[in-house]
Amino acid sequence: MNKNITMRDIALKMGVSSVTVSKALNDKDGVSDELKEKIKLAAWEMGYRMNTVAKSMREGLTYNLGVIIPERFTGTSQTFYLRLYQEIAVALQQHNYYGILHILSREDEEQLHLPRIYHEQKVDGFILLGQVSKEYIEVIEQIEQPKMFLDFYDEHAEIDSIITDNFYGAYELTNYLIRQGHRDIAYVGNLYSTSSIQDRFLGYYKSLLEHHLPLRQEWILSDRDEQGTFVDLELPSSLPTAFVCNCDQVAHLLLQQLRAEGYQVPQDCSVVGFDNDIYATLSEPHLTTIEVNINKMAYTAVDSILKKIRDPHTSFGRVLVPGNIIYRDSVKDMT
Amino acid sequence: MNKNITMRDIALKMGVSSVTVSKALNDKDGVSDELKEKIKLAAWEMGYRMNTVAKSMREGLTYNLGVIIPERFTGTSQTFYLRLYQEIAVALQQHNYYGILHILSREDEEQLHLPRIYHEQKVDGFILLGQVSKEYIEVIEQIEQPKMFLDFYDEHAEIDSIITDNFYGAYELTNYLIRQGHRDIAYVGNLYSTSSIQDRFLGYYKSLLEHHLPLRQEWILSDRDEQGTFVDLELPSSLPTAFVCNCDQVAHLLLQQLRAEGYQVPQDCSVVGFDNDIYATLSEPHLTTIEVNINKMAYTAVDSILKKIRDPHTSFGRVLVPGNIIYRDSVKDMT
DNA sequence: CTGAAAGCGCTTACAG
DNA sequence: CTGAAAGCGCTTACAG
Repeated sequence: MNKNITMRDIALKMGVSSVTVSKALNDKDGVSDELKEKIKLAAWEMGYRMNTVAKSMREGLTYNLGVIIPERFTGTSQTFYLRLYQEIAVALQQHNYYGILHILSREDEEQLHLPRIYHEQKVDGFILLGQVSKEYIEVIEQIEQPKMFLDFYDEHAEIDSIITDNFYGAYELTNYLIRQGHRDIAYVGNLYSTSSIQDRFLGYYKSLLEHHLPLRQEWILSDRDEQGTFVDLELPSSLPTAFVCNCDQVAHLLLQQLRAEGYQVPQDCSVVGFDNDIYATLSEPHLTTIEVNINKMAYTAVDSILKKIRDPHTSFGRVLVPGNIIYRDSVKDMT
Repeated sequence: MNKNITMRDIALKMGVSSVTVSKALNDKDGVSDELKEKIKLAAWEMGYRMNTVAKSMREGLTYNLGVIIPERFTGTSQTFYLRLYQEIAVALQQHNYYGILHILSREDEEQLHLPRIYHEQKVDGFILLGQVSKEYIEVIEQIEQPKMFLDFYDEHAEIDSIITDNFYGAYELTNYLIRQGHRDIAYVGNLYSTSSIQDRFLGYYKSLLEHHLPLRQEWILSDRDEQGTFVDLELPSSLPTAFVCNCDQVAHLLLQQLRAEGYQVPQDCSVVGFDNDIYATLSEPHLTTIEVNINKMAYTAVDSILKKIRDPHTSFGRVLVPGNIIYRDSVKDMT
């Protein structure tokens, strides 16, 4: 298994030209089947490995895709984006593409620095995984390569995005609580933090509206600051019978706080989460929540961006990937 | 910001040759400082982006590194390797290198297929993250490019590896239990599953030996089958006062089982874990455990493999990265 | 069915 | 200090 076997080496050995070798190895027309097989066999015997760099240079495609995750979504306990990235990597593999992960540091985001994979033309397109600042979005928009938002969107940016159906998921979940007899339902999440939290809130609100239940300001609890750092929850003086949390992690935090203050879940009040991540089953009781379809999101994102690479004029708009309710033990039936 | 600005375009505009542009942009000698600055400015104004593919082809280096993780270590609850991968990606960024993640499917591992990044010469070297079968290791050994094992080793393979100091960590943790007055200490882990579990066991055993405590077969509890799937633990009829678990996740499982059988931790018996992952603080009580220095492991791995890429004759052997004990609430002081 | 030529965008000797 | 030439390993017209 010598290193640096090229098509030329195979051509020399076989007494043909490297053009013929290229055609044979790529299964193109213009070579007899018999010769093709011979060449393939020789290539295999000689331990030939395609030099993709040369191919890339020739074609002007790197066959790499950049996946950008803001650093702040990659904390020890935040595994969601990494799992999504993993699914993306697997999906890309199947299309002969490769993912290059770029963790966008806080400084680079603040100073509006594009990642080096952009400046070095290492990739054919970008998936931006996780919400960044408006200013950074504007910089991203300037990139003339295919790009796509994943798990968030921005109404001002003309960039395709793929998100989980936050609105409908929270709506369904709140409907479920109401069907279980709940009327006093609070929402936990900072409404000004991310589009996901906002949309989940609006789904919750729609459900209230449809059932003619009032929206009470004191029952909207902020869970984090604008940087995304969790803050202590302030429980309202009069406790609702149920809390719709914007994510499982904060539901888990709420559970601990309720327990600390002497409340039992779901006996004294019910709690639902969102995401169906590790916190959902590590919480006691296990959380009723919305399972996000990570796999579908990843596949959809990869399919879309590859289509855009092939044809830059393709556009998808905002694609919603539905999740589904997982029923567990954190909701009391009040009926 | 036009696309496909090349050095030649800059050269044409500046009335110099592309050789001079290349030298200026790469800060090489042979261009006056004045001209250098002018060229850099022009490049910036024209929105020039280096075509790294061309550079790669010329130099014979891809500036990519393959990180291979066996599929079976990437389950929903297994975030450790993904986090390690993330740290590797960040470390690589700082060296102008990029990581390409390859999830090694079960079928490919079984059928001894090397990843496509190998066959397509997409990378300059490999980090194999997570133990694979002996047979697969043998195939990996055939690769003539720099390669390295991370978080496991194989005594028969002449491949450098970087591992957390499992042996010493478990040894220290067991010593601590003994200092707290424990004498009847069990170990939880399948001794034939991975080198980590085995080495942690041996560290535990060394501590027992040093304190002249007997090793009791019925106090070695298997936690998983050979494929790595967790199995139900069989508690010994006479309960020890402490359990040394090979990882936090199984400690968490054990905690649940003990609670289900009516035992209180740490009042009735103590439990320690290993890894300091998410399970350590989600368990009730929080686990005393060994924190693995993920960051240092990633940096060491990246430094080493890059040195090997520069000089293929470099070799490091087995590098142990020490962890450290995190004291929490799962151990009772019996003294 | 097969191959000579050209070119993708760089960089490294080498010559001036 | 500056540049003409060659070449990295492919593939795409094009000619035979």
